[in-house]
Amino acid sequence: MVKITDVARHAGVAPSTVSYALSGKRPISEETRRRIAASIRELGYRPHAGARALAGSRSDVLALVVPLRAGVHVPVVMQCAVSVVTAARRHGHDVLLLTQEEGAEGLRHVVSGATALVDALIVLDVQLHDHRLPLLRALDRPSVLIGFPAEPAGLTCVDLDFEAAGELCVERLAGLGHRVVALVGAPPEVYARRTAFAERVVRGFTAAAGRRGLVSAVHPCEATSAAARRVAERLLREQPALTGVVVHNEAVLEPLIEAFGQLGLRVPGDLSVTAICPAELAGSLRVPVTSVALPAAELGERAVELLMGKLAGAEVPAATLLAPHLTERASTRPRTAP
Amino acid sequence: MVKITDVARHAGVAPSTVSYALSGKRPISEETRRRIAASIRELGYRPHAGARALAGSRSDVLALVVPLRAGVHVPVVMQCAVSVVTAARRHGHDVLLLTQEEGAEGLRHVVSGATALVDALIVLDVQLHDHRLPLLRALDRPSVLIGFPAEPAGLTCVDLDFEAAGELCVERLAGLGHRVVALVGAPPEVYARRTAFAERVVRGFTAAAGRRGLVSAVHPCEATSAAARRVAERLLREQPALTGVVVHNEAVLEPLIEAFGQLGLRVPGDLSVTAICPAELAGSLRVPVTSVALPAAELGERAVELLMGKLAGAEVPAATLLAPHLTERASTRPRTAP
DNA sequence: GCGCGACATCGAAGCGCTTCGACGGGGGAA
DNA sequence: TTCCCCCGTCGAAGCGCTTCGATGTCGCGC
Repeated sequence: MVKITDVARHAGVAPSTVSYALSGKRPISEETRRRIAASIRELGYRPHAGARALAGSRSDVLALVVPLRAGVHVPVVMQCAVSVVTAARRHGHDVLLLTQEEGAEGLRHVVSGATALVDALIVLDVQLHDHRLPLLRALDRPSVLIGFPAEPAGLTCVDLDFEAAGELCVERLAGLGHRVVALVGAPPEVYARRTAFAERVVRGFTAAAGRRGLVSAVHPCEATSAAARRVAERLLREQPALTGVVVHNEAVLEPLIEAFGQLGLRVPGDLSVTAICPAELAGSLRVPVTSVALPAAELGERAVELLMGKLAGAEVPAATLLAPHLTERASTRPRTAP
Repeated sequence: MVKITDVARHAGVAPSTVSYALSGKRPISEETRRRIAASIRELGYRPHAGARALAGSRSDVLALVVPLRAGVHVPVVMQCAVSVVTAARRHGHDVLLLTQEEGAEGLRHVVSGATALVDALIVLDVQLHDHRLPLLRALDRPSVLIGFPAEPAGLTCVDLDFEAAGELCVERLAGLGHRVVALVGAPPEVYARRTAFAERVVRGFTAAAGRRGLVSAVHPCEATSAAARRVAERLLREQPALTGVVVHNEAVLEPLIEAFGQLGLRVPGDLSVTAICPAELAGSLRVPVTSVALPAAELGERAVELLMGKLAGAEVPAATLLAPHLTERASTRPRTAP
């Protein structure tokens, strides 16, 4: 294994000079820097991560905590994870994956456990009252949450503004003249454990519907087509005047529209549908769906940027709420006269 | 930060004794071991991963290389990744996530780059002629592939026996009397880049069909319901006598069955369907599908076990092919008389 | 009763890197 | 010309852990 002393010898400088040339923490003459760079390339030198962590008390590794609970839509999480890895790599960081089936124990492990294994952490799928929050707050390492808990004080969070997204969907439908609307939401267990983003959508949906004087209802829905069908039937039965639907559940978006079709309701002819979901999903359906984009990749990137800011000692905004953007597609249409 | 010397002092022993008590590499008296354990707990000591890696030349971190190419079914990959993390953790290892959008560069990075950052690696989604193989072979670190390349010599691989799985599906249909069958496979790009498991299914399917003297056809299919519909229509047109379908494409399994339904073909009444996919998927559809289980979680676990074996210096089998198991569900039925 | 081996433990030497204080030499100010 | 300062570089001291050889202490056999 080629080490820093080898490089130093080869370049005719001291090891410390190589180190400074690499880190840029002290000025090094252009000439020397070039010689060192050449030696590094020639010898194929790669710093030893462990040694670096030991001496410098930073590992350039960050932890990504992915709970993978039931009911979460895997591709969204994955997309987010991938963008975190990519962004982290751009900043010279690697990513340690924690799935935290083991509860807070896993967190504790990486944090105090394999301490210094990670410099910082990114936490996905935050609950309103997440039991990991106290740990995170007590930590000496910076962290960024993707998602907002009920009490975000002292934490750095980033997320789509789901409440505004919910409102936006309703506003759009209301603007088109729809008077009776429904929200088809996440699976019941997601609400049961009080997942922040799910509740926020409901709140936004309800608030906007109230403000606009619409008749509205909320239906959780499991992530199966059978459940979608059941919800569709129920909707029809309980709200015969229904003309607007907001879907916040990637897995059932398509089955739901299919189910409506089979029940004789055409989209957008009889029913206008808006969704909160990844743009690719909305755009790829047979009836492209008017949707508020769920910017999974951007969230991951933002989280990394914030984290890098914190690691660099900068002040970063405690809350980053991405404004929702609604893209008009083929699933919405003005309400035809009653 | 509490370090090993603190523990040693607190327990009244030498640091080396603590180290040996922890690693078990030298005998330590029961009494001392207990005292040390107590001190560790009391002080909340956690070994510093970097220091350990530096001194011991092992980091207890393994890399998980997840390419995330277009056309792969994300939940399956994710399930596999999660089981790798869980299993690794059971063995005291952490997992570094590489998405390798950056090509072989990422691999090189972790391997020689942040050297010693990982002890070993697990590689997902192997192509028949994977450009990472030479790197992997040249590596001084053990690795396990999930999937088989064309030339697996010198590598350790584990996978479902997809060829046998393809055969099994056909055999089942043939056994039920079906004479005209089709395979609805992965998206075209998956074949284009010569993904091992996809080709193997085709080979098994074709071989078994030939052996049984069936009329057969293979149709790649993109992962959208629109594509599923198109394939269904095409199937009907080109093979009007079709009564058996094998689906090897998680994303279109359900849409395909729906499409058949809309074309007037009932499953299993008119068409028997078998699939190669995760058991949960097959079981959760409206018509539960007879399927060969894709044991994503087991694959991840096996890979970790093999890797741990190699790290421990044991001889492990170079090739582990999991035998396919077909579970009978509601989507198959004997062919009704012609 | 003495010696020897086995067992349990200690001490010290690194692992490869970063960082701090020191140092030499060249340029600007006086 | 002299002094000072600063730029660029060096040397050495660790970071926390593992590991190797050494040491002390029993208990046993002859």
